[in-house]
Amino acid sequence: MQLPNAPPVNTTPQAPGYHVGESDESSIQKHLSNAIYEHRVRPGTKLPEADLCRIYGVNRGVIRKVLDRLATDQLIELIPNRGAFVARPSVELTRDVYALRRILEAGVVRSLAKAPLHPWLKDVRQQVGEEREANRLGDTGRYIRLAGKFHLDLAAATRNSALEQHLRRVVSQTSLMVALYEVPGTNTCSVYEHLEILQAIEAGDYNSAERLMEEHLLGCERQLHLSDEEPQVTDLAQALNPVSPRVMPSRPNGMQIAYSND
Amino acid sequence: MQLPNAPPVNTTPQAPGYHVGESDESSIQKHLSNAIYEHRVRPGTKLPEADLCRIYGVNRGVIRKVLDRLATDQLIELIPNRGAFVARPSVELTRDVYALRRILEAGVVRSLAKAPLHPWLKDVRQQVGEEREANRLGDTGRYIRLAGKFHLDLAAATRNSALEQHLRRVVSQTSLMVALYEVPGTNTCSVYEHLEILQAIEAGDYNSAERLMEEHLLGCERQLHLSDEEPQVTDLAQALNPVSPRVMPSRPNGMQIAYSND
DNA sequence: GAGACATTGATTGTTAACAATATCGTCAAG
DNA sequence: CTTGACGATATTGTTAACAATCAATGTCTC
Repeated sequence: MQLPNAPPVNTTPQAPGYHVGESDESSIQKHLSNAIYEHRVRPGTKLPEADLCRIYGVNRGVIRKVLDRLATDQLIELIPNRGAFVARPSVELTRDVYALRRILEAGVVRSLAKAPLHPWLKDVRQQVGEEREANRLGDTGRYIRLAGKFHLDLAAATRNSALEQHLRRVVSQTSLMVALYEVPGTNTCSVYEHLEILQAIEAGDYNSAERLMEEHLLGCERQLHLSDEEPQVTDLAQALNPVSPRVMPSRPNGMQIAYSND
Repeated sequence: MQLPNAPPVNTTPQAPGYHVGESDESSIQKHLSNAIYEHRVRPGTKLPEADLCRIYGVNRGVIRKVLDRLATDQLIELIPNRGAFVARPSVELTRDVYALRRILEAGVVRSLAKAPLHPWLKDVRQQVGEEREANRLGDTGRYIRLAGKFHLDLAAATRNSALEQHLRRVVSQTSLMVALYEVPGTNTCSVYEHLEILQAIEAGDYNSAERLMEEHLLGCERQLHLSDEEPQVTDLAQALNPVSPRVMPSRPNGMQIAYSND
């Protein structure tokens, strides 16, 4: 570890301190998973067992189990004798997962066509409003959370727990891919498109809703920089490179990355 | 454990002995997963850690990790301080998973419409032949394996690893559901329907293929006994019940079940 | 000064002992 | 004869110590 006093992961929103309350293995998993989901830990970041033990106040066995589960979800990569790193999914996998997500979410819309439909609509509509608000205010974490929640709420509305569960995994994975491949200026998930989809559903026009959903997800994928080259860009490499005057929104303290710290 | 000399699980096809070769955690997971998939261990069967340790010649840590992974796939249920049991998915979950599977496999067919298509067709066609043969000979294990492999081969042909991986989990789960809810006389996956689907794909008629696939899966689900009542039937309960003269094909040595051994 | 090599420290992987809990059998009371 | 409590045994859950591996530093030679 390079900075002995500061923990290399700042998974807790504001406090850099240790000992997050409520620490059984499933809550730790959610917490870590959310940290990756909301881009608070970047792809490639190492997650040392000892640090996680201190942060969550548990022993290594618990952390080990959590890391193993996150690895099966492909949110982290477990390299033997080296440790756990936030995953850096390949361009190919990214395309595959987006294609899978289109399949699943088109299925969600079709399922909604058969479902009773009404009671959840109001809440979703309100959340789309909050989402737009968070986007306007530049509250990135909240925006990412709400944007994803829109898709998961639709899945939940199908009342198909298996569908919901699989989509949850896929959505988490795509969020990681956004963190890795987004070009910084753009907004990943247009709030307006969410509104369009919702309106089509409310109007009972599920064919349009399905088409809008697929186009929406295609649009999200197209906003990424998936041009086969340079999947290896790291924080430090960019920081040391005087070229590429990209806007770098909200990178509080540069986290160490797995490779190229020389 | 009820029978001290015989291990309560016979996951090895013929030998009741211990120490299956090649025992790292992923191969153990596959082996156990296959045993469930091929209905060699029935829903509700307890899987004691100590027995698995003896069978695979590893220590409890390894087995524990494998069991945890199987539990996240919902192939087994992990009850605190009680142990691991082959899962007994509810009727509701069964319906959900079949619905999810229709969504995924319809997506597979649509993906194939965009793919290059040719080289794998021959192998699949041959396997459908083997499948029919296994079915004719009554080789249940082989038949189940090949019937599932048809669906997974189509998924593999899409070259979308994420889609393939998610479908693999869903197919495993449905096989467990078949074990739990099948009415013994019927054949779960009609070989003829597989042939029809394949022919439609070969003809380039993907719309028909998609429809045939959905109908095929609907048919599979309809063959199950999902009538809300009596999801709790156990081997012993049936054995002690003088009513219900169902044909019970191939139950070599009655495995102990989780509940009701009194 | 550059590169190869060995040593040191830190981190991950494995194992076994210990603790907690549930199950089963026994026995006594109703 | 049934019901409930108690104790013994077996099984799961947890922890800490030990082993193995890797990264980093320093030294030596060319």
